[in-house]
Formats: sequence, structure tokens, C-alpha cells
Amino acid sequence: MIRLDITGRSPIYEQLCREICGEIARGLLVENDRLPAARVLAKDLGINPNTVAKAYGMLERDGIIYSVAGIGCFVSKEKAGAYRWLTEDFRRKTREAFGAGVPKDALLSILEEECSGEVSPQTQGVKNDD
Amino acid sequence: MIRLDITGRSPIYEQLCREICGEIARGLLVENDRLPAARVLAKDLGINPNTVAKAYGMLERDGIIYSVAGIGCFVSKEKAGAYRWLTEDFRRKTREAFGAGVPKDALLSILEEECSGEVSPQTQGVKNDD
Amino acid sequence: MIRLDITGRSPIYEQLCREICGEIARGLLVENDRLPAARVLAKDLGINPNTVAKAYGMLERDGIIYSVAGIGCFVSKEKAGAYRWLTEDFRRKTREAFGAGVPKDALLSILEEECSGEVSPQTQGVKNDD
Amino acid sequence: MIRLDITGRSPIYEQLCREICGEIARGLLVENDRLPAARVLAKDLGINPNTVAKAYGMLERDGIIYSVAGIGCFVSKEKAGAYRWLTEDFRRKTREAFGAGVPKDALLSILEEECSGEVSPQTQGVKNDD
DNA sequence: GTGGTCTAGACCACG
DNA sequence: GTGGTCTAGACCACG
Repeated sequence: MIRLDITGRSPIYEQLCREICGEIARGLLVENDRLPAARVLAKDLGINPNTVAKAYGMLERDGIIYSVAGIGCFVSKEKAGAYRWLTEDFRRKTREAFGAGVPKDALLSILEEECSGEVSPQTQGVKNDD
Repeated sequence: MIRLDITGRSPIYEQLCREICGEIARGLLVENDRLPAARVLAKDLGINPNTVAKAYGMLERDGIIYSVAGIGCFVSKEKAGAYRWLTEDFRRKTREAFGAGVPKDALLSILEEECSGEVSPQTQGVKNDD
Repeated sequence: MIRLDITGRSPIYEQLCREICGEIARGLLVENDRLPAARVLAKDLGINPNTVAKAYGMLERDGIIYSVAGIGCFVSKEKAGAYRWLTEDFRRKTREAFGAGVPKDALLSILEEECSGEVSPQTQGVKNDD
Repeated sequence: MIRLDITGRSPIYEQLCREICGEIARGLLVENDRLPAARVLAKDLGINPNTVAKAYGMLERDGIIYSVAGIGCFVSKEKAGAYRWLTEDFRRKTREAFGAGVPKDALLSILEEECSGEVSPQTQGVKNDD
């Protein structure tokens, strides 16, 4: 269940990384689960195989997945990397906004607004346990 | 006192917008204050005049500043725009991370980390009053 | 002065990384030196610009170079990354051979054989000072 | 006692060759010893029979083992080939690193690091006697 | 002009 | 079939 915003600011390979990391963070993908073959996923999503390959390559270099020659790509043991992927932009934007002069309280209230909605049930119990 | 990081991540014109909005948010620039001439600022910062022009243009389009032909650019009355500029990326990244499966608690702890440091004294008293 | 072995075992982008790291290690490229534009280098070497882009991208992600939007790529301050790039294969092969049962003495004598020749004069004084 | 690392870097057939050469170098396999049948070994290791066949084929081509049609594969008299197999990558990487500008001292210290650990007792007494 | 991204399509090693 | 690499060529944002 990967959704891409083709019309978009962030590059496709980056969205792809985020989506996959999200599935790992939510526990929908667990250690040693196999990712869809790059070409299959590319076809499903209507994008170029190279773009998927780029995303997979980045995730591998960050230790979030590992690839086995001629077999496929699999989810790594450590979830820390996936977690970092999902939060690094948030962290940077937090720093930028705070650094520019936005008071902490204001950021907190925005965070409250944005995090009041429901999330998918599978997310329950997800912790930063790595 | 505008600081730019030429090295990567966000484009210079964007950093410039953020810096100016920051000065407005912190009250260092107030209504009807005149901004430095684009060419002068460009020279001071060692960047391309077109880059400054682009930043000014975006800020004007968003109602954060207004320009008077042949005279210069000035800070608008409403601070809401500047405030929105500084927080919209934070808001989007908050939504993205939360939506991807990062629990609220994790975001809060990152926010605490990033906002524990001191900010410039001028920031005191800044509120989301628009 | 970059030499590639097109007929080769190791991928071009990897050879390119090694060559550039070598120039940094030998002091031929120093902090803030500008690398040739990806397209120019590609043309000079008779390879595809994407291949150069891939090499530059990897070097950037490893902090060995940094890119400035629309300007070019430059050598980073830290030489440690370049140094690591040049030695990581050697380290892995050392571990593999030793682990497989080759005695340390045998490896030492091979190392002596291979390192007896002259190296380029510029190399003198190069140290692992990072 | 052959150990394979399915995860990435070197291909399985190559690891297999290294493992077998290692056993020969350490004296665990001696002249005319019979290697396990390809299919049996493949089953034991949980890998594709073709992979074992490829490894055996390469070792035979290098004179490290010899095959008797319909009977099996056996260890050759000369250990030189096995020894060369285990060290040729190390030699090449030594040459590459030194050639690229890494000083001999740096390689020596890496070698010291990697060869400080204990090796299997059987290794004692192995020499470059071919 | 410069790097960054993407597409389309090809070939290869590995298994 | 699978990932890895490479080519050729295009478009874009940035400056």
C-alpha cells in the first residue's frame, strides 16, 4: 500500500523511502520480510525501475534493508535507521523554525493540532526501541 | 544580521525568506521598516542579486512585505504571513512523520531536544498573536 | 589526471570515487577545491554524465565532497572519509585472507612486495592526520 | 565447516572457493582428499547446486582440485593454487591502495588491527611453502 | 552553466 | 528472475 505524490515537491525515490520506512515503523514490514522486486514495484507504481532501484540502494546503504544477490531485498533487523529516516526532516524543520525565532510553545501547539487525528491501528505500540 | 548556509539543503532564496521572516517574528523588523535594497543585500551576502530579487518577490506575493516602485521594499502590517512562513514546513513535516507512523511521543521528544538550547534574547515575548 | 579501467571488474563510478579520494589523500585536491563539472568530466573520460553524478553523489553522502546548488562540487574539510574510502577494501580483504587461514607473516611479505616501488612524489608527507 | 554470508558483498561461489582454499591452506584438506558431492554440499549449505558446481569448476580450472568423471572431486597435490586464491585479492587491494596514495605505514597499521585476533588453532604452522 | 531527478532501455553476474 | 551498472537523453530548480 504505497502512495506517491507524483505532482510533487519531494522526489519520488525519497517518497518511496519514506513509505517503506513507514511500513517498517508501523510494523507492517518486519525483519527479513521481502520487499517487492524493484521492477514489479516500479510497474505497480507506474514509475521507472531505476527510481525504485535508487530508493532501494539508499535504504540499503543506510542499513534499513539488505539485498541478496539475485534473490531480492529484505528488511534489516535494526529499525533505528527507518525511524531516523522518518524523523530527520521533522528534526531539521524543528531546528530551523526554533532557530528563526518561533517559540517552543508555538511549535508544540502545531504539533498538537497535527497529531490529534487517528493513525492507523497497526501503529499502536510502536516505540523507538532501537 | 542574516546568515546563510551555502552548503546544500535548502535553496538560498528560501533561507533568505526564512531569515527575513525570522527578523519580523522576533520584532527586529516592524511594520513599514525598509528592507535593504536587493543589490546591496546581494553584495553584502556575496550572492546573486537575482536570488535576493526572487526572495523579495516571494515575500511580496505572500503579503509579508510590500514594494513601492522606485523606492524599495517595506515590512507589511500583518505578521501572520511571516509566522506562517516560519512554521509551514514544520507543520508539513510533523504531519508527514505522524502520518507515516511515528508516534506523537517520539516527535515530542525530538522537539524537546531541538528546543532545549538558548535562543536569541530578542525572541522573548514573541507570540502567535496574529 | 584520472585513469579508468573500462575493461574492468570494479564499476566505473567506484573507480572514479577511488581516483578522487586518491587525489585528496595525495594532497592534489585540497579543502574547497572545485571538482570538474560532472558533464565536463564525463565528456573528458568518455563516460556517461549519470555515472559521474553517481560517483559525486556517493562522495557527497560520505562527506568527502559537498555540492553547492547550481555552482559545483567541492572538496570537504575532513580527509578522513577519503582515507576510509581508499582503505576499506584493503581492510576487508585483509580480514578475509587472515580469517581464511593466511598467516600474518605471509600478508606482511605480500605488503612489502607491493609497497616497495616508488609512489608519486606528491605522496610524500601524506599522513592519516584526520 | 564451511561458513557463508548470504548477505551481500562477495558472491556465494567466491566465498565457497575461499572456504575450501582455506581448508587446504590450513591443512584440513590434504592431497587426494575427496570433496563432498556438489549436490550434497549444496543441500547442506542451503544453496543452489549450480553455485557449488561453479565453485568446483573454478577450483578445478585453477588446478586446486581435480575431478574424476563419475566419482568426484579431489584435492590436488600443489597447494600453491589455494594459497594464491586466498591472497590475490589482498595483493590487488594492497597495490590499489598504495598506488592511490595511502602510505605503507597506514596499511601496516590496518593489517595489525585486523590480524591481532586469534585464528583457528589449525592454522599454526601454515607457511608459504609452495 | 550546474547539479538533481527521471525515463527508457540495455547488458551483466548471480543463482 | 533478481539486483547492479551503464548509456542516452530529457527536464527542472537554482543562480
